[in-house]
Order: sequence, then C-alpha cells, then structure tokens
Amino acid sequence: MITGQKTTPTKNIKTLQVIQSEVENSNRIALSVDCIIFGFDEAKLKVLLIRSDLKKYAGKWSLLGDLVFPNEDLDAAAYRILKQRTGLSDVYLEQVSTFGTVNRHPAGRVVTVAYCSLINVQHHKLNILDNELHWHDIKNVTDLAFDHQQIFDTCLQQLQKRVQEHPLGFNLLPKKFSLRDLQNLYEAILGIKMDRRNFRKKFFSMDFLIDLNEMEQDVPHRPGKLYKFNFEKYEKRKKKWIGIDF
Amino acid sequence: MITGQKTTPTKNIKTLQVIQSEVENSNRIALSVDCIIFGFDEAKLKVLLIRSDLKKYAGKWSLLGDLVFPNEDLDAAAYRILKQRTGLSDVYLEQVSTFGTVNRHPAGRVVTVAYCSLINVQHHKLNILDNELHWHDIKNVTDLAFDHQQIFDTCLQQLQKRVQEHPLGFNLLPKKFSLRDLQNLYEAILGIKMDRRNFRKKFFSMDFLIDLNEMEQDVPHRPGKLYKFNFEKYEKRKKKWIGIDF
DNA sequence: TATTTAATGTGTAAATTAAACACATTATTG
DNA sequence: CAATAATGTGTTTAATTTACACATTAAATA
Repeated sequence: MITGQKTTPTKNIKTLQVIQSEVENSNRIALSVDCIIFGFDEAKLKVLLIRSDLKKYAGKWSLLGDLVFPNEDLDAAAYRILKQRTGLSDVYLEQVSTFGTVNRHPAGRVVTVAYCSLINVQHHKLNILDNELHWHDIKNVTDLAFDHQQIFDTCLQQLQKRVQEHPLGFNLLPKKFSLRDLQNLYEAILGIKMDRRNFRKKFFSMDFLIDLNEMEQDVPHRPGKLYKFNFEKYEKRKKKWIGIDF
Repeated sequence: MITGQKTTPTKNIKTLQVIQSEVENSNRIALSVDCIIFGFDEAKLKVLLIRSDLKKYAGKWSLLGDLVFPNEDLDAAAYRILKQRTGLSDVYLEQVSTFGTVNRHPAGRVVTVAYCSLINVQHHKLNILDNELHWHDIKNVTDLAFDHQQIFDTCLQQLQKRVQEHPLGFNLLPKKFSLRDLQNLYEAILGIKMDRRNFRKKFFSMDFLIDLNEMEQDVPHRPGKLYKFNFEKYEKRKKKWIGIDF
C-alpha cells in the first residue's frame, strides 16, 4: 500500500506516518514490489499502468506495486500482485532490478524490487475492473510517477535483451499467430524494422514453430498461415537464441 | 550486522531479537547487501569470503554483507561495505539480484541485494587485517553459509555473461598485463579453454589494447609483451563485445 | 467478372564472423 | 650450447548474417 496506487488518501497518510516513524526510530526500511506488465495488442507493445492517487503525483501514471508481506517470499509477492491486478497466475515473471535511493518515494524509505511480466492481451482478456488501470503504448510512456520512469526504462531494456536470448515473445501472442504477428511483436519490442525473409528464415531454422495448416480469418488481404509455438521442444534445448545487435 | 560476518556473538543476538520483534509486530523486513568480490591471482579466479560466526553455520564461509542504513542509498551501501572490507573505492560495482525467501536467514526476515565487484588482487593489495577473510579459488566454493551458495552461483553466471558483453575483465588485471594473463583470466571466468591465436586476433581487432613496448620481467620462459587497456577509447564506443556461446 | 491492391511466400549471392589448425622465434634453464 | 617452454604469427574453411526481387494469393473495387 505504500506505493499508494489503490489506496485511499486516508490509508496513504497512515502509511506515511508509519514509515516516517520507522525511519526515525529504527534501522528499518520498507520493501515493495513493482510489476511491469507488458502486453501486445494492435501490433503495439503496451504496458499496464495505474493512475497514481498520491497528491504529489496527481494525474501521473505509475506501475502496479505493493508492499511485501513479512512472511511472504519476494517472488511470491510479485505473483500475488500480478494476480491481484490482472487475475493471471500462469505467466512468465522475472525479477529485473532493485531500486533503493533514499528519496525515491515521498512516503518514506521504500526500497522496491521490479518484476517484469509478459501477458497476452488478446488471449487472457484480463478483467480491468478498476478504470484507473489502462494499457499504454510504450511509445507514450514518458512521465511516470515516483522513479517509475527509470524502472520502466530498465525493464524495457532488459526485455529487449532477454527477447534476443529466449523466446519470451510467444507469451505475448495469442496461441495461434501468423509470422507477421510475430515479426510485428519483435519490431515493437526492439523498436526496429526487420527484413521479412531473414526473419522468417531465422524462426523456421530454430524449428520451434508448428504449422497449424490454418489461415488467418477476416484479414483485409491475403491471409497468412497460422502457427503455434512448440514450448516442449524449446524447453528441451534452451540455449542462446537469436542475436540482433542493437 | 545481521548477516553477522564481522560482529561479536553478543551483537548478533541483539540483532536477532530486534528482527524477530519486527517480524512479529509490524510490516517490516530487514534489508541487507551482500558483496561478491571477485579477484584474479595466480591465473585463478577468486572470491573473497569471510568465516561465518553464527553458530548455525560454524566453520562455513559466507559473503561480505551488512545491513543497509535507513538513510543510505542502496548502491551507496554496497560501496560502503566494499570499502569497509577492502579499503577500495574506485572499482566497478554492479547490482546483480535480490534474494528474498522468507527463511533464508536464521536471524529473521532479511532480504538481501547482491552486488558484484571485480578487484585487482595484485594491484590493490587490499588490507586483510581480519584473518577470517580469505581469497578462495572459485572452484573450491561449494558450501557457503545461508543461501550464499545460490547468491554466489548467480553472480558467477552473471559475470560470465557480462564479461562477454563488456571488458570488465580488465578491472581484475594489473595495469600492465600480457596477453597470456588476459587469456588466463577469460579461461578462468568462463571455465573453458580458448584458442590462443583466435583469442589474440579478437582482442587486437577490438583495438582497445595499447602496446607498452615493455616485456614481462622475471618469468621462467620467453617474456611476453605488456599491454594496457584503453579505457577512454572503450567508453567512447560501448557496444556488444565478444560473444562466445556457452 | 476482370482489375487493382496489398499483403504473403520464397532463394541466392555476398559479406562478415567464427573456428580450426602448425611452425618459427625467443629467452631461460641446465 | 643444447633442451625447454613459452610467445608470436596467417590462412583456410565453415557458419552466420545481411542484402535484395519477384511470383502468388485473396480481398476489394471498378
């Protein structure tokens, strides 16, 4: 609750007091987790943000965060928050980095651990009950609350690196996808244009795609073939993946 | 002090009480930093360890750690600990990962942030006043206290990755080194043998080595040429570095 | 229904990078 | 002065990456 995204102002004030007394009286530091939830939709890479309700950052967007419970594993806290916010549980989730400058949070000393997750906007249809929660095109993410812009930038960079070593991208796509979908995803994540023939060649040579012998439906042009990712085969031989310099 | 490496038993007991009361009474989690200090000597990659003085881990070795002060930036805490233990300040230091399972520390809930640093054993001659502090060949690091084995393994893996992207290795060598020294370093870090001609070719082609027109002294064989690393030139064009699959 | 449109689907050649591999040279040691 | 143990050096082959163009298909439109 320290990070304040879904709390009432009253709760925030209380938390502020608690933390400030800690800072003065003991050797204590509050610990939170922030989740950077990437999704892919309309050929754009998006990130899930919530409107900050701290006065200091009124109108700004922030990451989904919460305090870690004292009897809760750090990883478990990240999964809990992801589930709380999106209803999702069976997704890729990875610790990225920890941010701990003294004044990063206005409510007191809060060190936060950033976790990155990739979810499938189309497939999972997460329940956004809270209308303060929205998907943002990463190109428009420029001025987040707290130090969340820095955290976001770090996570995006890490995603760009990781996606070149492991086929994480498939977690962002629907189960059935065309090669154009896949290439759009990579272009959106890496922010570059890629050669279509070389792209296809590379993925076919990896031999992780299963041809479904189905075609796209309802596209306003020649439909492409649909594929699914062979997760079993991939798990068997995890190794360095495609390497595009950037 | 929670991690207990340089404290008296009395201090440890006190800390234990403090943390246990926290865990029971409030939403608090203690935060520490552990430093994984790599060095290179006698053609071996080494890590600096201290003997644990917690009874539970009597006789075992552990990493250098300490609590983060409430008014201290996380990065600053890592530099402080490194300086306290070794006297060094102007070295490469990087956050690796945060470890936060509930029962990782016997004294209570302590989440720790691991930082990795690379120091130059020959050049800096750090003052090991405490004779419970020793350099260990990484090959012999097998059974550390707490979850420090896991932390160490993670850091070594990260070092292996990083060293293939950035010339961190030079921080481990003396200012003047031979190409044999350099290759020994890479072989020690990566745990593989490399082809001498290809290795030299790769480094010369990167054009970061400055030929000092000096030769090794006091070696029991034909002396090699000495070089230094061109840090200025490297800083100007940071980019992806050598890439050896592993 | 024929034409246009906008995408899919495919192969090869050149350039770059990585890997394999052997012998002459030099200083030290005995 | 002979033996030793290391340094120093190039070329060839294989593998990977990059650049690049045209026929095909289905939908949309005239």
